[in-house]
This record gives sequence, C-alpha cells and structure tokens, in this order.
Amino acid sequence: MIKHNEIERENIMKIMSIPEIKEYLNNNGIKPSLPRIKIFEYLNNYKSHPTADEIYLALIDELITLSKTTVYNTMDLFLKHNIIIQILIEENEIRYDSLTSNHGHFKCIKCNKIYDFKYDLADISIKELNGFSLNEYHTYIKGICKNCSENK
Amino acid sequence: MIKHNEIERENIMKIMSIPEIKEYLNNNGIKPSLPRIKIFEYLNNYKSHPTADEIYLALIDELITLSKTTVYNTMDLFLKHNIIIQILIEENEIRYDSLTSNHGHFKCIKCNKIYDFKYDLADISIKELNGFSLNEYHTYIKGICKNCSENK
DNA sequence: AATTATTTTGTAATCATTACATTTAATGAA
DNA sequence: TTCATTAAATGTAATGATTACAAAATAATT
Repeated sequence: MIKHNEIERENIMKIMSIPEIKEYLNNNGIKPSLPRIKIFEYLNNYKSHPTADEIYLALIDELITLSKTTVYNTMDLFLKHNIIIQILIEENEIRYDSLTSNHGHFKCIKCNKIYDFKYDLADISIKELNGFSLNEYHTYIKGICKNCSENK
Repeated sequence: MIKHNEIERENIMKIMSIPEIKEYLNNNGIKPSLPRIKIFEYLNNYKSHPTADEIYLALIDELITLSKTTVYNTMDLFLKHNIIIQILIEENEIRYDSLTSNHGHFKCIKCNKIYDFKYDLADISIKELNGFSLNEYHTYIKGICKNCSENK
C-alpha cells in the first residue's frame, strides 16, 4: 500500500537555509536562538544521525562557548516539540534525526554510515498485535552498504 | 512469503526444564554451571526481556553469592554463542531475549510489558537498500497493549 | 534603566556497563 | 588423593553518556 506522493514529499526533510530553519523553529513554538539554529542546521543538513557529543564537537569551533549541557537541553526541547526523534542502534549512545516521519535506519558495519529508508510496517499484518494500539514504529537493519560491498 | 511451519516451530523458544537447558548450553559450547543455568532459565522461562540488573535481582535470593559482573559476563558469553540477543527499546538500558530468530518487540507504555511478535521485513521491498547486504533486523513498536486498552 | 523571564553554561552527580585483579571452583595428571 | 592448571565467579574501581542543579549571561518587558 503506497502512500500518496504528496504525503511522502511533505515528510522528506530537505536541506534548509538559516531563514527557513528560523521559521521552522518559530512555527514549532521554539525561539530560534543561535545555538538552537546551528544545532538544528547541523542535524538536518548533514543528516549524519549524530550523537549529542558529535554535535558538540562539530559546533564548538564556531560556537566557542557552547556547552554539552546546552546540546542535551536543546535535544530535549526539540524532542518535546516533536521536530526530532531519537534513534537507538548501538547500546550506550543516543542518536538524533530531524526526519520525524516513519522510516527505518540502516547502519553499515564497515563504514558506520547510517542510511534512512522508507518502509511501512502497516504493510505487514501482525496477528499477535490485534487489539493493540500502535504508536511508534522503530526499525533498524545492520549490514554492509552498497558502497562498502563494491569497494571490496 | 510465509516460512515453513517446521522452521517457524523450531524458532519458537519454549519453556525448558533444567536438563533441557543443560543440554542446550552444552550443544552450544557453553559449560552449564549453576549461574549459567539459572540465568538462562530466568531469561527463557519468564520471557520478560529483562535487563542485567533485573536478572541479578531475580536470582540473588537463591544464588546468594551471585555478582552483577557474573550476570554481565554470562550475557556476553551467551551473546558470543548466539543463544540470546540484545534488544534496545529505551535509552540507558540493554535487555536480553533468548528467542534469537527474527522477530519484533512491542512495548506497552502503560504496563511496560514487552511482547514478541513475528514479522518478516523481507516481505517489504525497500528500494533504498538495493545492493546492500542485510544481516540483522531489529524492530520495536510502542503503544498500548490489548489488556491495558480493555481495562480502561 | 531596572526588573523579570529565558537561555546558556560549568560542575558535580548518577547509573549502567566494563576493566581488572583476586578468589573460588573444576579438571586432569601424577 | 594431592598438586598443578585452567576456567568461572566475584568485588572493587574505572568509564562514559546523560542528567541535576545552581550560577551566569542574555533577551524581553515595564
């Protein structure tokens, strides 16, 4: 069962300019301070599914007073306003993604890159879950990506 | 694409007696010491998808010299011999499952119970992953279970 | 400008997991 | 059985990501 193209397109989070990010944060009830804008920009435009620590390290050269607590606080704020999701793939680390529509993640065990992919679990009828109400779907797959396979 | 009943049945991990557990550990290259048998018994027969800490607390009254390190060591051993899997649903905790065949988990946000369910992601063709080799599938769903829905 | 509320920051605490060294138990040869 | 060797279990300390908390800086409001 394929979704409407319109709906799909809406849910693909594209690269955003600074003014677009400001507007996006405002529209979601978040005052767009400099750290918030930069953190969201990093998260959304690099699409690397970073940890809080990776975000901190990526931004500290530019925002030289940034603290790790601010990164964590900001992630909590973004989560509360539903503009990011947490993803769990490895124990001991939380990663973040600005693409909030339902999708899965593939992690390459060679290059460690995390890829997004679309899927719809609703396509599978799960008889054990009849009568259950399903809120959040999370799926990840581990393996070797095309790039790493081809480069032997 | 439904699997053979034979294969499915094989993959459903049933309640096991102590002698069966001993044999199972032996067959998988693990010397069946008392802590190992008891830990596996708890994991397999209660099917509660416990954390290491929960296993420790469940067994300490009976195995009064048990240490938490032993639980962790044993989980690592079981993992290395592929008789358990790790499951990640909440940040900050690793849970374990003695059912190693591909299946998903449903966590009820009311009663916190974790249910197993069968599914096969191979039923969905994921075009983004063409050319990728897929090794491990992990899926969890959060929501409200039938029991909690019915009891208002 | 003064006051108040919000945001950011640094330090310390928490807590699950791991590292490591020691003790205990099991195994096997003499 | 005893001694020597290996494996298993244990306790304590270290690690590292995340959170708590209080203070400092910034922004908004009167």
